[in-house]
Amino acid sequence: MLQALTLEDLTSFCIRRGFFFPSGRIYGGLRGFFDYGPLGAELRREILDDWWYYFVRRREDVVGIHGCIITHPRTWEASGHLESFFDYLVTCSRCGRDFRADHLLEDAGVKVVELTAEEISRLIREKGVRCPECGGELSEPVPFNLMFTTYVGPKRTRASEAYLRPETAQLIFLNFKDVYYASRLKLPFGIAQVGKVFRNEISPRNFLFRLREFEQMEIEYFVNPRKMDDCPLFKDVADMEVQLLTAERQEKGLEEPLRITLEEAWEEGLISCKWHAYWIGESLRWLERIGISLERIRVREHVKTELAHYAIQTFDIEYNFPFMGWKEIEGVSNRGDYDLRRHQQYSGKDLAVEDDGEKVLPHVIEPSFGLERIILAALADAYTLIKGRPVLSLHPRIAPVKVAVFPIVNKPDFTRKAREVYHMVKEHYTAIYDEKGTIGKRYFKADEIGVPLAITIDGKTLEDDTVTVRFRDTREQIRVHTSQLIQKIREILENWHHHTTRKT
RNA sequence: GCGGCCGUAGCCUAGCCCGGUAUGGCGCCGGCCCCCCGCGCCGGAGGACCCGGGUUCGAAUCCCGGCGGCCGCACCA
Repeated sequence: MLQALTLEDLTSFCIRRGFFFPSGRIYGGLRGFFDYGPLGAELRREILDDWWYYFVRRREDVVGIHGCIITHPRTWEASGHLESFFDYLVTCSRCGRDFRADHLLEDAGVKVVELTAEEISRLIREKGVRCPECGGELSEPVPFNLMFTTYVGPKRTRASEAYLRPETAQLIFLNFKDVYYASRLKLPFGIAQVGKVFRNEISPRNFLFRLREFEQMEIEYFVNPRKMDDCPLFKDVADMEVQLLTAERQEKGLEEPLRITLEEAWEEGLISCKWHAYWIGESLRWLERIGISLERIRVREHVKTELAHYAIQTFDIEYNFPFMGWKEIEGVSNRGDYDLRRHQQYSGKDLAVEDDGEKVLPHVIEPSFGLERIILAALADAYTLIKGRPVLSLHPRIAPVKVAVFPIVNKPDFTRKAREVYHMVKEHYTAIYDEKGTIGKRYFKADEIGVPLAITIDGKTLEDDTVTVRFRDTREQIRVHTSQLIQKIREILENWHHHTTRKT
């Protein structure tokens, strides 16, 4: 492990090798926005594709949708985002700190429910609320909203205001009834979606960790509220041992998670229902599948104060980053029937569905992955030093480049053959070709960007048409005849655990 | 958003605090070596120093503003 790996090192590495670039960099960059470079774009696709395969295509009970980014404004009234996203900020005139006006008023014993700026201003004066840090005087409240506003149509009027979605989930709820009829699925079933979301964060930071534009991969899994513990799939994950940090332990000041199987956790009532436990398990299995070490993953329950307005119970799936400790990369929430109930209320449409002869408004379990955070965790997890040099030990399933092809020397006989092999491989796998510098340097450069296999054309190739195949993590080599090369690569990549030094 | 530190070629870095047109490394380009694991040999191209303004005969170097980065505070539905 590279202990010295800092976020700055990783950021610089990602820019240097073309995973990510600060967006609008030639103009100085835009805070909270990053563009994917060539390697990042490939990495993103691999992760996205595998997620979609694992959670949608492979399953019989989940279908996908792809919703709009600009959404009907009423959506966010119903979801509660306008309310709870629209807050007032007051600034201390002495020390300059910002505070949420509603928090200060609540501390002062005021019951805060949808106040206007004038009311907040009046209450602050009446109650004599001052800066909790230094006692300084507070500014007039300034509204801020975490949603990006835009205007639909030619006029910028209040009526034409719309928002860029701050979460993909709502599009699933809006389409719930249509999907239900069109797909002819019965409860329990899930709707998955991948897409961009936008949050006008006050202070984006930490490279990919807090962005203003990012991508979510989400499932809303709908269950009959009376059958939340009726989960026939539970056996798939029951024996998985997880590191579980409950709200209760946190409230006692304990940082050490329990090591417990999901079945035990459910039996002890630590998880809201069996379906909730199941989706925690499935999530972890997928993270492991793309190569993230479960040793560095824990499942932390939200304590009451951090629970979202819609949630019955939420678990953060956290990764232990070497440079910033435990941070959320995914959330698995029990949203109850909050969203469907609210949309039913605001739209006047009946969103209940049939199950066993009764009409029910389903409850929802929501696994919600932040793509960029998954990528950050995958990169941090894969970044290792092997014999003193950086190697990105990405699982071949997500590695942006699968194969590198080199001529042993930069001579026409070798380069001609090497390019021939390169083009043959490229038909099947993402591949790069390199003839510059020494063979050692080329191996190391390929290792650095996580290429699992390197193929070299040498003197022997010209005699018998065999090439060497070198393994990234062990540096071992085998010889393969070019006629069997593609098949051999497939075999190796599909059984990668035999060829890696990684414990996972 | 506030405070501290910072912003030099694709990347890292010296110089900046004692103002006078910029140091080194990596990478890159060309050539030599049938070179299997990053220090091989020869040659070469890249920067007016984040942007804008000011002070000055003259600024990367001082001052102001903006943008961006890191750390801390706040925020993180």
